[in-house]
Amino acid sequence: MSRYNFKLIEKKWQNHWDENESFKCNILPKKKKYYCLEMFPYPSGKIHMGHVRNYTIGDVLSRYKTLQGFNVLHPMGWDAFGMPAENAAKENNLDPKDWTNSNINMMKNQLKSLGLSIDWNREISTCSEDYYKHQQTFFLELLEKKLVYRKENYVNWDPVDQTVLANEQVIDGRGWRSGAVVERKKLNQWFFKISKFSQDLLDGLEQLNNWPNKVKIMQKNWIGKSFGCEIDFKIEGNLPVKSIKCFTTRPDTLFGFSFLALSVDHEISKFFEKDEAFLKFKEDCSKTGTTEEAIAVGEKIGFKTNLLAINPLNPDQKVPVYFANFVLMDYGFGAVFGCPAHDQRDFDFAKKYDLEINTVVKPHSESNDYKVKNEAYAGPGIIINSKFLDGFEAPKNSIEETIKILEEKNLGKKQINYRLKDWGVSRQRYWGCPIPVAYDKKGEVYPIPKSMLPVKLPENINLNVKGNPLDQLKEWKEIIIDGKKLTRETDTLDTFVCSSWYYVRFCSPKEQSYGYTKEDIDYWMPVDQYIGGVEHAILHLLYSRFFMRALNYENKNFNIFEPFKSLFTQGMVCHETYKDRNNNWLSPDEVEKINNKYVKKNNQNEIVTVGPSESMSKSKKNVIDPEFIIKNYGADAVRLFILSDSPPEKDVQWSEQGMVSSYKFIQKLWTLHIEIKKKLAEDINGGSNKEIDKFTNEVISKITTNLEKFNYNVIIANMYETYNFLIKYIRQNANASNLKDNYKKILICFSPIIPHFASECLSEFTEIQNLKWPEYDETLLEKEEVSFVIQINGKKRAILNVKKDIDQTNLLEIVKKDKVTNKHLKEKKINKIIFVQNRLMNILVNE
RNA sequence: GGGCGAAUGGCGGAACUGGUAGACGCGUUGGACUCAAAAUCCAAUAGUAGCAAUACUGUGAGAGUUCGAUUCUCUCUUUGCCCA
Repeated sequence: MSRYNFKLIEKKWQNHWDENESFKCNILPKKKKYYCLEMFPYPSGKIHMGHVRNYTIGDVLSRYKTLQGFNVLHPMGWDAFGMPAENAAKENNLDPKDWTNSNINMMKNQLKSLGLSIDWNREISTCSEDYYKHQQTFFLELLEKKLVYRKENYVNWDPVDQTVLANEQVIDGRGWRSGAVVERKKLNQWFFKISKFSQDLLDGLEQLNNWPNKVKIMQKNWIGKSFGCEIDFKIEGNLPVKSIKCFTTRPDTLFGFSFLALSVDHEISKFFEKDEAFLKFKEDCSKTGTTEEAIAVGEKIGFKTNLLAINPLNPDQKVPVYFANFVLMDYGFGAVFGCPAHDQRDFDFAKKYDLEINTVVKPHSESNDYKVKNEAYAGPGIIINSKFLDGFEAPKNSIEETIKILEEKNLGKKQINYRLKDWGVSRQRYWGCPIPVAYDKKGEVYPIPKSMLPVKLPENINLNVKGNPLDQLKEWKEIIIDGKKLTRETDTLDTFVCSSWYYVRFCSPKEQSYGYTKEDIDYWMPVDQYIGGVEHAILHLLYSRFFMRALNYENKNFNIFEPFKSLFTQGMVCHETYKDRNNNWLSPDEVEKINNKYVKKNNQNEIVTVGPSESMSKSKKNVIDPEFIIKNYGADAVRLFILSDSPPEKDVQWSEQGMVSSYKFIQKLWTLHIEIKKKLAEDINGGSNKEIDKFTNEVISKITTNLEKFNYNVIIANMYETYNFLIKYIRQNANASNLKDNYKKILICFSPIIPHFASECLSEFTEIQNLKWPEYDETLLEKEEVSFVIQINGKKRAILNVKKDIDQTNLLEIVKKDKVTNKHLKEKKINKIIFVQNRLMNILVNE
């Protein structure tokens, strides 16, 4: 019997799809569209198993929707700007463009070898002029709409590499590449005004019913809306400062006030510019780092001024004013009032500087003389020691009540604060989209006229310089606009900008005059199903939601504000980790299992330590190369395996055994296929047989429901069940009537998962264009006989196969005659019977 | 520290709106084929007792609601992710 030659057959069908442009799509106004999108990859060189999983999930969905009659848009592109290209180019003395494009080529071929149903006519790459010129237009439009602005901001500065570092590139206060101590530096940078949409982005979440709840919660927390109060503190002291404005979410604890803390960047710091002690303190502060975590964990330090702040609710109370390292300028007003008893940070600070700790909230279980001791109490309770606020429920009523009092006395006002900050998009890098502006000598901003776009990224330049290479290109920097000599902006845009609108570009990938056309957007948008990793839950998804709003701002081009109607976040692909005796990581192909022990392949005496299964990563060497696997087992087998072992939203363990068994399953299906063909050829005058109709109907129903619910792992189980049934069915001398039609339906059901195999088999019976997803008959799902569960006192005693829709009296007769159940009923009084039709009968008897 | 999840055989995992727990796969065991092995095929496989029919126990732990709980409620334990 011939074996299934996946190499030939998969290539055959991939060529077929290519040549026929089977997945090319166009606007068909009469047909319902379906836009299926997976997060596009960064072209790092080779695809990894995470891509295989992500794109297989999307492909299954796309193929299913196509069979259901939708006009499916399933595109692919490249998130092609970014640091790795620049670094790789530096190391190997290459052009980032060449490096990127050759990676794209390689990865495109790998993706094709997976048999993905992608419309490659729509391929885009964010590093191509064709793409980024539209992005520059958008930038200028946002500038006009005042959604882009420039301001000075602190950054992590690597003095050796002469570059800005992202927070995650600062490790223990040092640059990740250079190892130099990172400095805080003030730089002029461009910002997108995402904060303008804080409320809107928050409200929009409500409509996203098909997004995972956890992603919505993460975004909600990230936006971080808080109600609070803006309070003016009167100031006394030796400086011309009359008052300081503070934001607080807990005005109700004002009577616990014991100090006022300012950011070292607060405007009042200008009075201390010549104070050496202050400058020293400021420098110490810059070492703590600016992340919220660093601040929470780090030691709280302060610099005492001679100022006193007056408690607005208790004017007799005057407390010291400090500069403190845990107060940031970009939150509130760079000033917080300290209430040590009910905030751990303030508590730590007060302990250190021996400040008063006044308890003003007591837990419900405590008495009125409760005092905070070893740590701050931030929980709910009752206000105490606060004169007219005493007795209020904290924080439920007390906050509102305090704000009311402050507002009446004109001492403060209610305010809503958001944690979401504006999005800094300037990067001091070469390999990114140039920001289309220039400056005169005074630093005045001049947008590059749209007629002069795109601002092209210069090619063939020396990257091995310190700082931003663009900054050193004198000729490139010089530009004349309207006769004025200007200097170009040399920063490029954060690559997150590129990925914030690519889903729009896929709708009009070839449009030259603008980033999209209204017609395309109106038809294709929004994305019906977006699929990707949960690691993008916040930034990418929030930026995309912002971008859609920004494009639409002021001129309502289209009516879509939420780009992704449904979101699915898939889990990661994991593998065990291995270490040799010297604690070095080993890759799976350096390890072998002998007699239940893991040993090194080239030295079987050396035992290998097996670590926990973790997400595949190069640094831990626990990666499996998809290319190798596809070559060995075929794309269908890989697709089958990557979906089979776990629900797609959860992590999946890579298992060689599992992979092999998927491969074997394809071979088994091929054997079955040959036997079915034989049966069809032999059996010419079969009678009728409803068994296979019923079975097929059930399979279609199961697979359809499981597809709809993303239970792809269960579909694989359904496929095994189907195989088990069919192989038995045809071997048990069943006749061939109805076999062909049912088998065809089953193959169509299998085709989203294993498209090459299914196409090959189907093509022997039918035209493979315009196949339809089979429908199932609900009424056929019902059985004539049902398995009735008989419980006695809640305990299962028997399963009786009885006629459907049997009533309680008749069933009880049968139960009484049944050997097992009768034993349990004998000589006992029946008190009650619970009867669930066609399912279960529970007989309650006296013991 | 806060938020959100998760916990089911040796393993990955099924189980509709509360109604047969363990589908399906892996692994393991036994058997067939073979000189032998691989491949393939057949059978068994939650635990305990029993030749068996069957009985008892069992979905992280403990309680609760219910005729009935993997599913709902509460407390706890462990663990993952996100924010800090």
